[in-house]
Amino acid sequence: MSKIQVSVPKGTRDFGPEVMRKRNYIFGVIAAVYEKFGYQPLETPSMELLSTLTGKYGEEGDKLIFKILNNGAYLSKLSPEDLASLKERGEKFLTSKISEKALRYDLTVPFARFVVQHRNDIVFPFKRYQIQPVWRADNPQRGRYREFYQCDADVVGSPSLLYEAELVQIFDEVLDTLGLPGFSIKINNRKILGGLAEVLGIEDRFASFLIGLDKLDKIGEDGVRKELTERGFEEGTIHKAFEILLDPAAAPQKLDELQAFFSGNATGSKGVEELRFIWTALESAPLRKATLELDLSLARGLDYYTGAIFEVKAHGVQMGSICGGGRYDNLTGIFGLEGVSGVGISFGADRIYDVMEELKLFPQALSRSSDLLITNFGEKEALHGLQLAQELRAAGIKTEIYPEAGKLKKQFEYATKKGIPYLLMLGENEVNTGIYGLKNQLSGEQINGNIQQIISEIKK
RNA sequence: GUGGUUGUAGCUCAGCUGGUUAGAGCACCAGAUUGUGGUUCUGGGGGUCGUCGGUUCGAACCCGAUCAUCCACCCCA
Repeated sequence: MSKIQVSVPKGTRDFGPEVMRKRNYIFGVIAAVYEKFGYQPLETPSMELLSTLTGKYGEEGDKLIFKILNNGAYLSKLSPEDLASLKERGEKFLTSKISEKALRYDLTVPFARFVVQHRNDIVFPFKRYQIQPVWRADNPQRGRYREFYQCDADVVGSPSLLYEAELVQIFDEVLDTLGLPGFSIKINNRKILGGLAEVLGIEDRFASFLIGLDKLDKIGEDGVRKELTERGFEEGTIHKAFEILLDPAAAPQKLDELQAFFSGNATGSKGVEELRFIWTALESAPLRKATLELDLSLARGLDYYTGAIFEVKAHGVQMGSICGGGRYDNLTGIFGLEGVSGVGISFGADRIYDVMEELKLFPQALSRSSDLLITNFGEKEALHGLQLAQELRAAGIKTEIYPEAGKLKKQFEYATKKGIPYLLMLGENEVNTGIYGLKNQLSGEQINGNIQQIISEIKK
C-alpha cells in the first residue's frame, strides 16, 4: 500500500460512473427545458479577474473567494518597502500584490460581466442558461461543498413580469419531468418586504431584518422573534411585522389585505401589484404539478434582489430549498451598464440529486452501462463478435465485447457487476450457424435466434 | 473565523480498567475436473492502529501537540 495520502481537497468530490449518469440525467433535463423556453447556452471561464469578483458578495463573500496565485516570481514584484510593511498592511494588500485571478464564486456575476462586455453583440432581452461549477472557500458541512454546480437561467434587458411567470413554469416543468411527486414554489417580493420596512421605520436595518426573518423555516416563529430581538428590533416592531407576514390567509385574499395594508406606501403597493400580475398569469396557464405559495416570510440572503423572489421545496423529504431565484434591477450597474433589469433562477443540482436518491426517482436504466455483453470464446469468435457489435450498436443497443477468452464464469460475473442485463453466447457453433444464444441475466432465460431476432428481443 | 465529534484493513466497525504474533463482516484475488453467473464451501493477500512527541518495564488504549474528518454556528446553494 502506498504511504502517500490519496484524497481530494476538502469539500470536493469525485463523481464515479453511476453517479455521473444520474447527474448528467439531471443536468440534461434542466438544459432541455431551458432550451425549450428559448434560453441559450453560455459558458464563462473558471477563473475571472479578481477585481471582477471582489466587492460583489459583501465582506464575508470576499473571504470565501478562492484566489489564484500569480505565476512566476510573484514575490520579486514586491518592492523592499512592500515586503517590510506586509505585516502592518495585512492580507488584503498582499493578496492584491500576488493574485490577480480567482475562481468564480457564482454564475451570476460572470454573466453580468459577459453582458456588459458584449453588450453590442447581444440581442436584448438576452436569455441564457449556464451549467457550470463554482467554488467557495467555505467550511464544508452537510450539503455544502467547496466545489459545486449551479444551473442558472437568467434573462436580462426586460422588466416584463412575463419572465417571472415563465421561470416559474420552468421550475414546474423540470421538477415534474424529473418525477418529483410534489413540490412548492414559494413566491414573495422584495418590494413588499421593503414597503414593510418603510411602514415600520426600519429601512436602515433592512438587511439585518431579512437575515433574521429568513430563518423562519429553520428556527420557527419564536426563534425568529428571539433572533430579531437580539438584532435590536423593538418588541412592537416585531409584533407588527409578524401580524402581516404570518397572516394565514390564502393568496388572492391575502393580496387584497396587503393592498389595504400598503395604501399610502408606494413600494409595498408596487410589490403587491407585481405579485398579483404573476399570480394571475399563472392562473391562466396552470402549472403541471407545483403548488404555488405566497410566502411573505421568504427573504433569501442575496441582497441584490429587488423584486420577485422564488424558492422551491420538495415535498416528503427533509431538505432545504432545491431551487431559488429572483429579480435584480441593477446587476450590470456594478460594471458600468445602468438600467438593465434581470431575473433569474437556479437549480441546486446536488440537493435535487439527494432528493431523487431518497425518493428513488432515478430511472432504472441509468444504472446500466451496457445493454449487452458479447462473450469471448477465442479469437475467431471475437472477430465475428466485433461485426455483430456494430450491427447491434447501429440498432441502438449499447454493446461491448469481453476482452479475452477467459472462463465463462468470469464473463458472467463481469456482466453482473456492471449491471449488463443481456449476454450474447458466441462460440464456434453460433458463428457457423448464425443462430446466437441470448441470455437474460435477470430472468435466467435464454433464447436462440438470428441477429434480427436478438435485436428485437432486447428492444422489447 | 467560533464550538464540539471522531481518526484501527479498500468500506463499516470491534478491541474489557495499558500486557505477547491487532480481530470481524463486507469487498478483493485464487480454487471446487475448462459452453452458463448471482448461492455455498475452501484457501489467500492486505493494517508500522492519522502524524509527531511524552509517561511507562510495556501504549491502538493514558497525556500533549499537530493534521484530517464530520456536525453545529456565522453565511450560504
